[in-house]
Amino acid sequence: MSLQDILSNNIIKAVKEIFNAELPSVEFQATRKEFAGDITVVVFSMLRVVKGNPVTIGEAIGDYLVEHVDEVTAFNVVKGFLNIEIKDSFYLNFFNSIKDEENYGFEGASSKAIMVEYSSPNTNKPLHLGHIRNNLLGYSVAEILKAAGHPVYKTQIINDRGIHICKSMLAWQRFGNGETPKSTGLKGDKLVGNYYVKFDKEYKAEISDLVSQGVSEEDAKKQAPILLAAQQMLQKWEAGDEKVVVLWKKMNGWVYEGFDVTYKNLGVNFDTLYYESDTYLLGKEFVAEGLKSGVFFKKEDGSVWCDLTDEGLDEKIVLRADGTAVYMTQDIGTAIQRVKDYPDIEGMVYTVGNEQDYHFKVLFLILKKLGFDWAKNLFHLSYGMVDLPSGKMKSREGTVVDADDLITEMAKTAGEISEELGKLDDYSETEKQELYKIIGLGALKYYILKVDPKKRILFDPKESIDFQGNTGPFIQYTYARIQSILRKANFDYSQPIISIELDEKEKSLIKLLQSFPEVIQQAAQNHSPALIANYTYDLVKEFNSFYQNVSILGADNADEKTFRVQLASTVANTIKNGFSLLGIQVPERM
RNA sequence: GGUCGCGUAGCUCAGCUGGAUAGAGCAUCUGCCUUCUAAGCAGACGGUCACAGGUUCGAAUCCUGUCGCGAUCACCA
Repeated sequence: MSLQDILSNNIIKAVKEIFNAELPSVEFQATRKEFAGDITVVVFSMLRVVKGNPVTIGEAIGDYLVEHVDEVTAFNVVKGFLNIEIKDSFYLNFFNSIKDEENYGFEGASSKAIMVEYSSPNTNKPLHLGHIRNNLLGYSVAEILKAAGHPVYKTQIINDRGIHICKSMLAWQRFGNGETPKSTGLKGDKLVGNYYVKFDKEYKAEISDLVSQGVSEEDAKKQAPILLAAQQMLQKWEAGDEKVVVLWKKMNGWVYEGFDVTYKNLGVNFDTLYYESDTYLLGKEFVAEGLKSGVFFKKEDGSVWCDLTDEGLDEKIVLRADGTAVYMTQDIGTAIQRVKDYPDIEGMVYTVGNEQDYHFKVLFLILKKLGFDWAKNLFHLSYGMVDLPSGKMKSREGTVVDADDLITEMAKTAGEISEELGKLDDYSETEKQELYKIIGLGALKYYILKVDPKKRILFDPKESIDFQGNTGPFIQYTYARIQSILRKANFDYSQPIISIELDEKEKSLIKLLQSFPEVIQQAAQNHSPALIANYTYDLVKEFNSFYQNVSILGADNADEKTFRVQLASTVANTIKNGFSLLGIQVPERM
């Protein structure tokens, strides 16, 4: 039974015995630093049930607790707050029970399985900063769900078909000389992306040509020959034209090779992949079924719709008049297919930008209407755009922040700072490069994950990401320092220490460690890596303050020394575990 | 215009289901490296929590309205 439960039970008993009143629940909060005590009971909230002066009530309860609860040593009442002091031994016992646990706070797989979708790029251009946010969020939420006890499948849907890739293909045919990633030395996704830009340039030129010939801009956009050619190519692809399909496979293959490099550098991965070219026809049969069961209805022109006006939304098309699938059809089919492929999943998380909030609201509703019971466990992990000072990122205008470039840049900056500090002179060049990458990525990942996903991020490439203060490197640095202490503490510190007096800092460190499992559960429930990031930061702040004020290896007596080393080691392990949930590595030295 | 989201220190952000004097970092200023890594620590400065009402013992937090910013409202994906 947790401490809170014990206290809660006793307080309810106390209120019953003293005031003859039924208390439904007890409200706790951590005691503020300026007051004595470890845990605080809010007496105000009892006033509904118990009549009287909150201070008097608090004191009566406090007396009762000191008398009846072994862990409670003292109390004080300030206004309507009952601050309770807990025995040191309670915290020490707890600490001893977790200090050697490698993965304290992580649940074994015990809960229902969840599929997490993220990344899901188009295959016509390289990944950019927006994808980085998506990837980091998706990966991290998947790890958090795992830690909270869910088996997790990470997946993505690769948008490998459509007009966008045809544009790149067409431009490659027309303006290229058979270039390949090998012949140019370019990453495959970069090469294909370049042709997408070339296409757009040509397209724009044709439009202005047409406009100068007197065609309206709107018409010109539809009539530009190069666009028509691309559309024709798409039709050929859909008809299975061999030449087009071969080219399509080749160029997509280049893109995948390029993406793989980026994913590897970012440190994200997938358990299973879905390709739009395989799934885009899925969903039609379910539309037919929904039509039979009355979930959908057909309009005169033959198009099929779902009426969502009862839910306060409008009507949504699920099948075109010509019988072809729309985006929604495909997503319905893919969701159902996934549950078929992985029958143990009972929920899915879609990591997609907030411009698609409406789409997912509708998708989830439709799946519910179709009667799938897993539909109630679908979650749209919606996140805000990453904006630049110049506004939105636009790949056609070259204002994107390229993912690979950014990763390299971060490592470079980490290297510069590190060289200046000069603590790693004995490291080899490869070791250094490896470390700079860990630090640079740590800075980038933490910078993005520490903010609430819902909020948009303004990213200024000129003001590069910080390495000081509330940052990834700061936390990594604390970890590295603790490792340094552990290297020097070459004595046996495994035996539990039971009888020492805890000072304030030590106690609050233990309290923070105690709350880690709860933080993980909360982060999983809210799908929020930010909670983990902020927790880790709090822990590190607290440790640094402790570290600066006491000597760990130079403690007065052997027990105190052993305990401090144990505490430092446990803090380091928790940092490591917390950061692993964010996909951030932690260095032994820096 | 309808719908959804956001608005907290000069800047970037925390603030859980309402609770004590609203917290960090950056920037500015002051101290601290002959003792375990100064990417650090201690402190100063900085706020009408967009605005106006409401709910109550108590509101940054919940409700309503207003303003500002963004997204979305395609037989595109």
